[in-house]
Amino acid sequence: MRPEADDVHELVGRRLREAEQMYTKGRRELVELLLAFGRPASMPDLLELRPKLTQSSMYRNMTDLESAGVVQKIIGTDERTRFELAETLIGHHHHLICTECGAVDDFEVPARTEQALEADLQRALAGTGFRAHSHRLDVIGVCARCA
Amino acid sequence: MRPEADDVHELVGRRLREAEQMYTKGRRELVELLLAFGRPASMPDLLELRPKLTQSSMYRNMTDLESAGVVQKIIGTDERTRFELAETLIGHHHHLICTECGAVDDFEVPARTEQALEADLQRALAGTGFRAHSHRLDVIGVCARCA
DNA sequence: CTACTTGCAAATGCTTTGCAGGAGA
DNA sequence: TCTCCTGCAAAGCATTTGCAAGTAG
Repeated sequence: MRPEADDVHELVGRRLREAEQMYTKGRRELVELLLAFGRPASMPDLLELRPKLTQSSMYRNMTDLESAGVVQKIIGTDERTRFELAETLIGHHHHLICTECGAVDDFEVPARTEQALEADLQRALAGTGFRAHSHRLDVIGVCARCA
Repeated sequence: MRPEADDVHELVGRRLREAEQMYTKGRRELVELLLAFGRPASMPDLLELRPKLTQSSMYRNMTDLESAGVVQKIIGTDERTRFELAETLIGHHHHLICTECGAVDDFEVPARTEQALEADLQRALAGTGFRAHSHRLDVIGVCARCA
């Protein structure tokens, strides 16, 4: 799922409006960077692409975008947090996490697998009192570049 | 899978010896704490239980235990890293992550589900060049206590 | 005796916050 | 004008490292 930039911006604008926030230049730039990056990006990743941006504003804007449901935090195996556009924008998917370089990439599994997994999880959690909201399925290993 | 403490200590001792490291008092205490905790514990969790322990030594020992294959890092949704005994000691399982309090709990799915999942992942990754080493399946939601 | 571990303190690195100035509605 | 956003600097936190002293083998 590789959405058109224009569509994304329009949708993001709408979400921010719903959250009573503005779609400012700084926020638009973050969305563009994430869209271009194509996989979860850490703050250092983004700062390398746009050294002019201010860290604190980026963090603040990322937080705002997150609470508006536009981006989501991804936590890999190293400590730096990564961000990517929300699944409602780029589709449900999972992550390949490289233990060597820490890079995170996206991948998808067939819908059938996804459904079977959901059903199995629901069954496994019945009676635990835990209210499942979503799941996270990551594959840990070594990426093609590091192998 | 709730192993006997004695068995665990013996196995841990063996693993450390294989890694040419000693099973010192500090390391033994960490293993005991993790065993007692029963779910992934953050450093603050452990320090609360044993305020006398030194942070730096705990971190160092945890790192050593990790490279000896005795404990493994768990990364939840908040930034603090959590640790638990390796799956080779307490069995393969998954995590319930509470978005409210950050607590992480263990749960298991039927072996059949696990196998189907493995097969599906293998199929989905064929030809990507990514060398899968393990997977991570977490359920994100709200725990019984916070609900 | 020698190597490894410990404890304390200082340093790192990512992330957050305070505050004054600036831009948009 | 009033509110929200930005930039800069300082603060926070979990984690790491340097170094001298302690301890096991």
